[in-house]
Amino acid sequence: MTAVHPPARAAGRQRDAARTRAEILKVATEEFARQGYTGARVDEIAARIHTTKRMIYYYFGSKEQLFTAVLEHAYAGIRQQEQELDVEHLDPAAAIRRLAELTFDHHEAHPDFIRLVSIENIHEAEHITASETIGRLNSPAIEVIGRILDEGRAQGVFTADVDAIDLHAMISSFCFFRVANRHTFGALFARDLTAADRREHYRTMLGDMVLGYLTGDHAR
Amino acid sequence: MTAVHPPARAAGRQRDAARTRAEILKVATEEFARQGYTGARVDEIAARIHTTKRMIYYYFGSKEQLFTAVLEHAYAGIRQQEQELDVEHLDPAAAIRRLAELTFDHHEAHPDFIRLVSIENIHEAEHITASETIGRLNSPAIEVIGRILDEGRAQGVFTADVDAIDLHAMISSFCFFRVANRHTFGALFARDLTAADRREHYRTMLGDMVLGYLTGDHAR
DNA sequence: GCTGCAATTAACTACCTAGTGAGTTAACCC
DNA sequence: GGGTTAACTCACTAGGTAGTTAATTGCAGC
Repeated sequence: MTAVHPPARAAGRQRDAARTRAEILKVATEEFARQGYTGARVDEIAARIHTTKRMIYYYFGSKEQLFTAVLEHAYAGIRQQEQELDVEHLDPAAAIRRLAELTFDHHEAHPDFIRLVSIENIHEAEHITASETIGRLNSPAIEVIGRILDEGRAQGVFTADVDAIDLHAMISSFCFFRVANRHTFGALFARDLTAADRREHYRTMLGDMVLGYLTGDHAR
Repeated sequence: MTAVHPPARAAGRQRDAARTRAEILKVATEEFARQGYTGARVDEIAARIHTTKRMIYYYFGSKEQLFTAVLEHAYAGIRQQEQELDVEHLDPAAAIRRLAELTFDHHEAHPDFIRLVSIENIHEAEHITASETIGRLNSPAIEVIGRILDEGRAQGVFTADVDAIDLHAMISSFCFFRVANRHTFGALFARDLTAADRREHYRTMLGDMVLGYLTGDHAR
């Protein structure tokens, strides 16, 4: 019990640039996701990790640059997950269903990411447009979808005339809406789109919808 | 040119409670939609219609109550449009397609409504949950969809096992995403989901998707 | 053990922002 | 034409808010 022991949370945190930066980014992600860009408070982010506001400006420069860094980090996460896609050994229909389910699972597991994207759209994507790292790499998922579509059409099982980007939009819209709009939808229609006991229902519904579209009779 | 004429914009606006209230609501809708709840400024709303901030508090009580009033007004608009639905004279497939297209058209025509709903979801629907007028009436669209689904199943053309609320979610998700997420989607995939020359493409895609799902082979 | 610098702290500024107190004026009624 | 009151104006407050200035401290390399 001597003064030699570094107290658990002594006056002054230990110096660790990487950790401080990472903590700021993590808490900023939560704050921006919960409160929106304008609603998030730089002071509050600093307080939550027991550092000072000055450190945020030291590492990120401004509130706006911090938000951009948060977005870049969030998008890097989904890109990495997409890179691990391994569905092309399946037949086209099963591959598309599996791929749609991966988007479904990702969106469900990352509600903060969904919120950040919603917020960024309110701001008309000005931050990711300005970002150098986000726009550069295209989504690996698009390439995969494109190859599956080609294969499905070659086999004659897919009849719809879509490209990979539009099909990706279709899949995303269902997965995104279910998470992003669950609050207003629940309030208006008394149905919880993210209830655990309805999860499989919606996951199946998504696959049926996409395959129903791809294999449907388009002369209706 | 005598003093008898009321000057167009004299010192002091002419007294008209209904007009002042309506103007506040209209401009508040725009400001909240563009800037978000926290980002919108009460002073700015007042300045844009040449009244004072004090009047906003006189008529609406607080910033939060003003936002709630804005949401109530916006939802009243879509409810009214839904009440004019007249698709039940069509055969079930055509009726569903038409109904989906009406949602498509409404969302496209009212981007501010979409933004407000996105913002309200960031705030976890706290305002519409507290509102007495919004939750009360259920959407007329749900009733209509329910009847069309029954008829389609009776005729044997619809094979999917969905209820009206889930089908409404499916339709809304596509229409909502296309408008709400157009900025980030455009930035990431270089595709403008709301480009005028692709409008018909997406409108058709929506109908094909919903009917593909409803009439599809669900044993895949 | 000393030095140079990255990392951290604390105190501060200038402006913004929701909300209010209290008085003023135009319209309407009789 | 005088009284009543809803509609409106103006000046103000108290606390927040992003961003800054400048001093200090711990650590790595010597």
